[in-house]
Amino acid sequence: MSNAARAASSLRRASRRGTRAPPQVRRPRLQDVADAAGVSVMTVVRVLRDPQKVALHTRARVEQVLADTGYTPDLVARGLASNRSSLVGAIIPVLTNSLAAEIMQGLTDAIAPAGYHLLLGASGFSGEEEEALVRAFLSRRIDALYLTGVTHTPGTLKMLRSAGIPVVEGGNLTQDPIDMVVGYSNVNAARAVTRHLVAQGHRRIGYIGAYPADNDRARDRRRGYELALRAARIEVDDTLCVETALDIDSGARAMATLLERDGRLAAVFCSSDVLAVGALYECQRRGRSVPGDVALAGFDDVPIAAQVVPSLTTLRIPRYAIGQRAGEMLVARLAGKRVAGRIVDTGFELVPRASA
Amino acid sequence: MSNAARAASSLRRASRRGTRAPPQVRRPRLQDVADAAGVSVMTVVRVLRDPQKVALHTRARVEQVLADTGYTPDLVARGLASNRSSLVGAIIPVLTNSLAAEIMQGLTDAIAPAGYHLLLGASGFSGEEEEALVRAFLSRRIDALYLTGVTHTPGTLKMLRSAGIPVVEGGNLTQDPIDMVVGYSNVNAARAVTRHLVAQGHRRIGYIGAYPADNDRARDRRRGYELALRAARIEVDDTLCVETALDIDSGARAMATLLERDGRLAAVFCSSDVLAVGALYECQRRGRSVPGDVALAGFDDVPIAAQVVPSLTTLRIPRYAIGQRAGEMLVARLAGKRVAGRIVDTGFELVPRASA
DNA sequence: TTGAAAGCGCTAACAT
DNA sequence: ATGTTAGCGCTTTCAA
Repeated sequence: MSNAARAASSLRRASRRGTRAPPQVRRPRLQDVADAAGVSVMTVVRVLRDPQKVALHTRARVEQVLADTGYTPDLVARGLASNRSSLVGAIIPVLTNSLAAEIMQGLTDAIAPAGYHLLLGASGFSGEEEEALVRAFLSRRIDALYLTGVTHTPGTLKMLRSAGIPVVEGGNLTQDPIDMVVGYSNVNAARAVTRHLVAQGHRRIGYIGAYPADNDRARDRRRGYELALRAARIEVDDTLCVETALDIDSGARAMATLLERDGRLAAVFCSSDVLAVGALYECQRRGRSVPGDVALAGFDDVPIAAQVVPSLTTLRIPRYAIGQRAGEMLVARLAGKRVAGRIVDTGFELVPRASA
Repeated sequence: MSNAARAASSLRRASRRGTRAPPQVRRPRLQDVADAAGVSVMTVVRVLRDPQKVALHTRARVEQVLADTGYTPDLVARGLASNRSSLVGAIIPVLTNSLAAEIMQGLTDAIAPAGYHLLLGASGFSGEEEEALVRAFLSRRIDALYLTGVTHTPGTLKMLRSAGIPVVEGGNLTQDPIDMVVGYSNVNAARAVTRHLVAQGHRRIGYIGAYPADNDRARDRRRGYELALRAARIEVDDTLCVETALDIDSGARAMATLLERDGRLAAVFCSSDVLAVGALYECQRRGRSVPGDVALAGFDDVPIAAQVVPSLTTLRIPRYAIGQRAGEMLVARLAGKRVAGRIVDTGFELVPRASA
């Protein structure tokens, strides 16, 4: 194709597009820059990638044109040609959850310097929705993926195994990750909190937690609670356990339920600070002193936990760091580096405060 | 190219890729499906797009192959060919902020059913970073963009004007949006809260707010506060105003500063509930009763605001709805529909509670 | 009802 | 030091 012919066809294309909303000019592409500088496309590419391989005068000319036209690469075309999208996918249950939000902030902060962008999907605690998102993200040729939790549908597992991209599962621990995992043992963490309540002499210890469906973190926390009770030879009483939605009001309602069900309730472990704060306020509204009448412990150590009165006994997990570490591992693998340790246990820390 | 030759070259490619990590098989593409079904690529495309245009027997055969191979379209290739990425970009300051997180949840919920995915970037309250993200997102050929706030760098404005894609600015209001805007008047909202404090007879009214740099919402809220004071013939006293980071501890520290600076402080308007809750607890720690000694009002109506004791007087804004509405407008425009009203005022609602 | 051919803008291997 | 060529997997005309 001659330059003239190309120019003509470009014009035609431009004017066709111009029929849409604002009369825009076509973005310059490599060929445009090359034509204007009187060199080949490859020379422009070299100026962009390793400039010292190009003769100084040529290079100056090309750089001038580059600046004049304000050329920016078309990442879609690059993706198709190079088979790399520089896109990292991440799938979380919901964004309106400080744990997920902080992990995502850590993740994006870790991948951005390496030129990766974040493609974010919310599964709404549905394994099927997660699978659909994985399929769609794979269709976009994501270079790597962050998944919440360690339990996934068979379809998800199959797709990811054959996709051959680095995957980090986050927020929990497993001996058998799809690829890599960054998190902490929710079982052990919940057990540590419950043990703390037991150690204070409580026997009738209730549980308020998130719905366990498609949520292995919630399930494991409940298991940790039960294990701690059994270890202390306390029978697990299902009437002392309430599973509910993950917001303050639900925590308050759950506490109300427990207080009405059992007058001798001595302590409650909430599998999330959000629930614990709701429970705390419900106690106060009912004139039940915390920890005098009921001891209360949460999970997550959100900022408010240290501020409420009484301050909340809880469990601290490195939220931001989980996302950051996950991002670093993905980037390292994409850079061809070997990542030592596919299983990263970030640990947790019991934070005893006034409420228990 | 003959089918045989193509098959051979496919194999070569597959084995070349196979040298990487897990021995993966190449994803089937349209050509593979077409070959296996003994039809042309176009026929497969027709089966996918409007099946009734294909003869029943042909169609059945193709559908069988489609199911067997588990074909999924390559969205990168589609993007390049069709000049549409089905990607919606969104740029927010930080994800760890319930306002931003809820808006993003609403946005993704609104665009997902239409087949759009969310490309998310965090600017960290930096106009320059926002500009860099806009440039990068445009390089990815996003179909539409959500931007936080209504103040942007000249570079950002220029790029977006010539890009010709639908843009929604969110979380504030302006008469002159880049394209569309969904939000509420931060000036009027802050004025309403401050007026409420004035109406209760307070004169020495302090202000605790977020840093105003590259944050027009924070700036406007402060302006609303000042306008309300002036309207009541109260002089604005800079020593009664503290600007700080957006977290509970900072709110507490800011309150401490104000209490130490001025013994006669009667009320404080906090430009965010996060700050207000911190301030409230600081008052309690210092034995200053709220609202007895100091009246306190916040902004946002986060869930905790209704739970703290005393419950927090605040201002309710439709967080989720802003994102949802923004998403709907973008999708409508992308579907070629005319959106009536480029400026959507979602309004706000003063929520008087016990703290003021 | 079905198919062929020409791109989309870039990268990568191979010339010169 | 610079250029040529052949794709990447899809969409979009235009033909048959």
